[in-house]
Amino acid sequence: MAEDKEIRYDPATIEPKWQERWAADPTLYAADPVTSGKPKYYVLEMLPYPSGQLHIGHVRNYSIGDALARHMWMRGYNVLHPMGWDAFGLPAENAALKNHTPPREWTLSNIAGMKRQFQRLGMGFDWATEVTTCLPDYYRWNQWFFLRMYERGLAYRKKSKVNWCPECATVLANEQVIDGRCWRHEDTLVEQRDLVQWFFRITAYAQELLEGLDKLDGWPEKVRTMQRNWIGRSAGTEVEFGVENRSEKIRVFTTRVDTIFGATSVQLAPEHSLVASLTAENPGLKVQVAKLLEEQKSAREAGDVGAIDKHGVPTGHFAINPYSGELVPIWVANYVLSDYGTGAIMSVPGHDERDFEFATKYAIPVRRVIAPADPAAEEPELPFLSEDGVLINSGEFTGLTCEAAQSKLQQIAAEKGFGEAKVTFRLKDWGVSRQRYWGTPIPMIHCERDGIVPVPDDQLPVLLPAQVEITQQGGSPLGRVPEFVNVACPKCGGPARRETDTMDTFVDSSWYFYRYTDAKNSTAPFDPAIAKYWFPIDQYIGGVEHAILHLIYSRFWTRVMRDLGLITNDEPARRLFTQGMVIKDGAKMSKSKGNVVSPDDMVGRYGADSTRMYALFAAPPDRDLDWQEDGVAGVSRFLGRVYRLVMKYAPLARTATTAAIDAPAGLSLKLLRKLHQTIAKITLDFEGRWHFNTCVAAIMELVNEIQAVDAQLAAGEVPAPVMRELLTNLVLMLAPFAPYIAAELWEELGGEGAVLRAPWPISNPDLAREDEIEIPVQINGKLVTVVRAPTGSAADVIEAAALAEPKIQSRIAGKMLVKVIVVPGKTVNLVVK
RNA sequence: GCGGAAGUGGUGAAAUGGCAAACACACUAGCCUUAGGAGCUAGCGCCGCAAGGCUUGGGGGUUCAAGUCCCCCCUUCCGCACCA
Repeated sequence: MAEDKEIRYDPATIEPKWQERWAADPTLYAADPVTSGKPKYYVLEMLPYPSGQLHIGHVRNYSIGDALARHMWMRGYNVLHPMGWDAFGLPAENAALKNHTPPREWTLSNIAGMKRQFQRLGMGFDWATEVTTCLPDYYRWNQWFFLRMYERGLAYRKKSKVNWCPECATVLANEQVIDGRCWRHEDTLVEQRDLVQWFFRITAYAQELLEGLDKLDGWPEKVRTMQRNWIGRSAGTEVEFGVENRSEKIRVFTTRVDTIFGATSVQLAPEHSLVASLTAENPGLKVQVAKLLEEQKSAREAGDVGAIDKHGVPTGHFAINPYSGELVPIWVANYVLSDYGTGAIMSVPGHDERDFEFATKYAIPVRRVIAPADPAAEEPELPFLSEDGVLINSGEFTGLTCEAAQSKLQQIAAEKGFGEAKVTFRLKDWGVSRQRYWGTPIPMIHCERDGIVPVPDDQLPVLLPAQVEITQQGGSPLGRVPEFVNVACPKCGGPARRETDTMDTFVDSSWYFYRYTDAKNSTAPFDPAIAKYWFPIDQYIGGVEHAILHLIYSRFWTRVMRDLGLITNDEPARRLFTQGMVIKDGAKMSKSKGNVVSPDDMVGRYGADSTRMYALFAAPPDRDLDWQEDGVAGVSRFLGRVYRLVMKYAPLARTATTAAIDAPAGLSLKLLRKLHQTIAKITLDFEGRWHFNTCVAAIMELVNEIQAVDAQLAAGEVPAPVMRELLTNLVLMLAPFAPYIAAELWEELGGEGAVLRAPWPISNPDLAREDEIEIPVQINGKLVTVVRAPTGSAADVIEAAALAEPKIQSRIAGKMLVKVIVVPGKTVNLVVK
């Protein structure tokens, strides 16, 4: 190809040129109005935190979403593909401490830089709908929602034990505590503090959030399972035990009320409200209980509550079994959790593993009250855990099955008023107060006279004060700004104080995707009619690390908005895709390991197209991807081949009219066949399988096949219309993956308008069909040879061809042909003996 | 312990019950030369000169046919975990 030498693929020239042209056309990536007759498609990637730099994982995430968005545009959909910034949060305050830059400036300048990176990568976002969560025109609606939730009792204040990260100097939600440590500081143990905090009543939606998961069949099973576990529904019974010689009662929660005749003790959590009074007259006991509490706390901090050594102390008091009247000792035990169920359990050592272990240790009686359903079965060893059994030693309930006993016992408890059927959730209300500066101010006022008074709607937004000294001392930074704190009570006009806590940043990301649909609305969070058109999101794409936090909060928020009458959908996203991580040398990238790949560096050396396309080519999108720079270079070389090929034959292709090609044959047919097979494959993949790595491979195969016959092409063996068909479709298929080179070559081929809005090619099945195929021939399931037969040949024709093969003949000679299996188009298998 | 995913060449991987290793990377040999982060040709799972044989973590099974479906086991990763 000596004559090709002057044609060189130079992304450093092509890409900035197109970037400039695209920037000059704000309508290019804009969605049509809701009145457009086109079907809608809302594709969304999770918005980034503006840390200052896009990392390579972002490049992968957004390359997937952008390829899909571009494909859907080409398919003629009305596509919404927006982008924004999850811009509140602690790092801005840390940067402020370190560099004395105000959080707002730091954040906005990071956003500007990352936006440039997005644009350099050629991501097709509609920047006209950009959402920046730290700006008042966004966060005022957080406040507005807060007020609506307050009105409905969904936002409330309570004093509670909260998770406190000393490093963040703030409260963490349960979801932000991982193994007893802060989600942002893996070396920092989370402390428990008593604080009055604002909560969102997510538990009011626990059942609905759980049930909704069954219908989310477009979500990965893994995410649904994680959410199910997190919500942790458990159906059982609450039963009240009396306390001997006292008026107090102890409520226990159990899933196995059928075993209650086997309860030989009642165990209280060290923090149970009754513990203080039961130990009041016994100082020695108090000390022991304190020790149990300490053990529980340190186990929690070590992140290994499950491995705690079971300890307990008897209180000397007795509980009264409400069914049998039996007196059983009341203990305090370190393995009973105060924040699950009622903080008290009945201990049934005969039929519960933990209770058995505990009872064995302290010589508490073990009693068998359940026998296997099958009377012939051997007497099982204790603890016998199966629920497939019948009650024994259980008074009037003896003989009932476990299941029947549970409902009977529940019924009696309800009738007599000492218990009821009860569903318990592991999910807790969402603590949203943060003692930080860089977040949405909670729109509440504390008045000496009127108590808690919501900020009236017409006084929103409650603006974050600009000048705040950020320090590491505890307490809310806003508390140190008198102009902010001191305010007149909206009710009485008297002196009052503003709430100085700000909202958890997960509030911001719980509803941002609705704002995209109507981002400039200054009188409402969004127009319900527009949201109704776009929602639910058709495809949401992000990392699996958000499986619990963001994805459960936003499902909750969607239901709250639905109940406020703002939207009609129950779920925010129909389909969710969680892409794999990008790793390097088999390990997660981190600065300390020095294996961080910089997107800027990649784009600088190989161009955006090569970087993006490699991110899609190196692995299927749902799997972890080990970044190998040689691979990027390889993709870059491939794009160079495409570039030279198209540039070389574009002049010929341009001479063709758009008239249809009639009856192609020979080489033309061969190439067109490959083309149409490739179109079919890629189109199918976009419809759900999403193996973009094999899509890129298919394009490579097509290019390889065309290139292999370069000499014949150069000799003019393939006419201009065929060349035109080949090259334009090649460029169209490349467009979702490598938008710059596609735009450049589209123009070179004389394509009309933007390649992004050119129609996606349609595979012609007649052209794609091979007229002769190879069929493997097996003997007893082992491959022996391959025969060629015309496509669609009948089974007997294929069988005859197979039997005619000399290789087959010689192998079956003298043997008995038991059976011949012919799967037309697939295989022939001869079973011989 | 419970739940989920995965295990295929030197590497990333492909194969939706029907020819295992497509497409790339790396490597080897050669060509070209305006010496380029270039291009072209050929080779590249393992054993074997070859003919041929063997090969998808291990074991069993279903099937005419299994990387793919079923059962058991091993390993790795992820999530949850005294949740009563």
